[in-house]
Amino acid sequence: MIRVRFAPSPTGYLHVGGARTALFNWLYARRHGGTFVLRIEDTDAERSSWEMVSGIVDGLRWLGLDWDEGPDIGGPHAPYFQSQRLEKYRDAAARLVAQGSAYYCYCTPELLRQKRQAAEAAGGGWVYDRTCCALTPDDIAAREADNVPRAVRFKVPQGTTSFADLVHGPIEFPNAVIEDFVVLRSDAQPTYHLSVVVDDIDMRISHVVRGDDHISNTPKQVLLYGAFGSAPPAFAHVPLILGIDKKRLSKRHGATSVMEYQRLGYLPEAMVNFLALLGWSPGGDQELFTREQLIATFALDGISGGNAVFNPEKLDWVNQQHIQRLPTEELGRRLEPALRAAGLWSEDLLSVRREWFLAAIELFKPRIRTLDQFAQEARPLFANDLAFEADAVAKYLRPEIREPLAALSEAFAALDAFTATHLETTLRSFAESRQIKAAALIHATRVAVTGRAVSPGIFEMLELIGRDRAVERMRTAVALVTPLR
RNA sequence: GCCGGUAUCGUCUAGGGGUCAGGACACGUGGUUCUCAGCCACGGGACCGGGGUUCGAAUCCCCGUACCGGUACCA
Repeated sequence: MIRVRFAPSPTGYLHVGGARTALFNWLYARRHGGTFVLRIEDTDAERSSWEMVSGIVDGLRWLGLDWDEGPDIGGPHAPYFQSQRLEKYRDAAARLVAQGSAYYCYCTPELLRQKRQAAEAAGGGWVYDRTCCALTPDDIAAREADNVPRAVRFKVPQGTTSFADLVHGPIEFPNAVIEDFVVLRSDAQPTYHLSVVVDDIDMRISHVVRGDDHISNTPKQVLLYGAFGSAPPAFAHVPLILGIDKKRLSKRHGATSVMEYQRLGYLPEAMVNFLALLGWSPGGDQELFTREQLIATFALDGISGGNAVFNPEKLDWVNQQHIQRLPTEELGRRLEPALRAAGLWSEDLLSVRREWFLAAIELFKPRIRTLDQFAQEARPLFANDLAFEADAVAKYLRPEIREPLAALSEAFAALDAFTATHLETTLRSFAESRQIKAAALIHATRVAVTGRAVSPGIFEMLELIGRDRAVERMRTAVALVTPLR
């Protein structure tokens, strides 16, 4: 039975690295009919609440990564907040001490810091010197009598510790470089190593899929599994996501929260597709995947060993591809938030103006990379507050075009059928009769009705803008053009 | 410093003892065209370095280098 988990700390938001880790876990579980557990690692926090993890939960939900056990839905191993499981960790630490696998340490953090600094100044590394491991029963009794705060340290045995990583292969650490790490702090709070192992054992986790940065923690945890008499799970350490400068992805690289990508107009299925391919490959040449295809194809051994640079341009492309594959009607539904944000939404787009709305979407569908781009680029269709681009006006609304544009607007006004094909024949024959280039008229018309130098086909645009608005815009533009003296 | 990981076009990657080293994004050129996108065609662009094994190494081994991660009473 495959059981995996995603175990974030409640930092308030889900960053892309965490999202990908969650995705790999989720894909693995779904691929094999396993169980995906969400567990909140909040041992640091005084108190935990659903609010504190809402950023993470929102991100997971947006991406469509649903969990089978977790804080909100419960499960056989509840609770799923570590802050509500403290007794388990304290019991476990006590068991470790009782069986001789761990010992109390009365050293003050300040003393440890000094020793570490001194060792570093001498040019070497430092591991805990086992001062308290050598304490006699009398020493201990004296400290206890004085109520000296005590932490619990794991007693690392001699030898080597190894594990088979599903991504990297066998990895081995000499125990000499692993210090007697603290498992329970002097305030009785567990450290990460203890809580994660206790929970993973308790929750019957079969595969730990997590970031590469945990590789060097793993031997400590393997040792803990041994002390608890449990077989360790399988480990798969996935490489990190880097920024363009090959540094760990951070805010200065741009958006790092997945919810930011939602606001920016990315499709969750595109994000999932892109993230899946960042550090994982199905082996072939296929780049575009639906969620179902990813589930059917995913395997841990396709995860590459090296870190991957996050490439926003490729994300844009993937998003564009998913947008194009969306049925127009569905795309319309997805567009609502972006149009609302731009102040362009109205309910009748789904009722009386539905056909018009769908036609507008189809016109822009191949050329938008994000949902937000639709709101920006299709704005002249939805709103009449044209913002004229100075360059476009200077280039295309020249004095010599004033009179022809005026005449064309009247020809348009007189048209029976205001459709793209009629508009095109009208404009072209008009241009021919006047012996001016159709392109010049087209460009002038574009600027007149959109305010911009760039748009989809002008005749389709005109049809969607409609006769009244189009003619009015053209007349307004004519009035703006300096007359030919 | 020590420990660990990684190394194929700018980026994501496929492949792997004999290949024209493949694909995608990005980039360049041309075509379609009313602009921009899109689409189509074409193009430039990579096996970190040095040794070894071998008839033959980008592939296997060793060493180096670079980068990343860890080195906490953080997770």
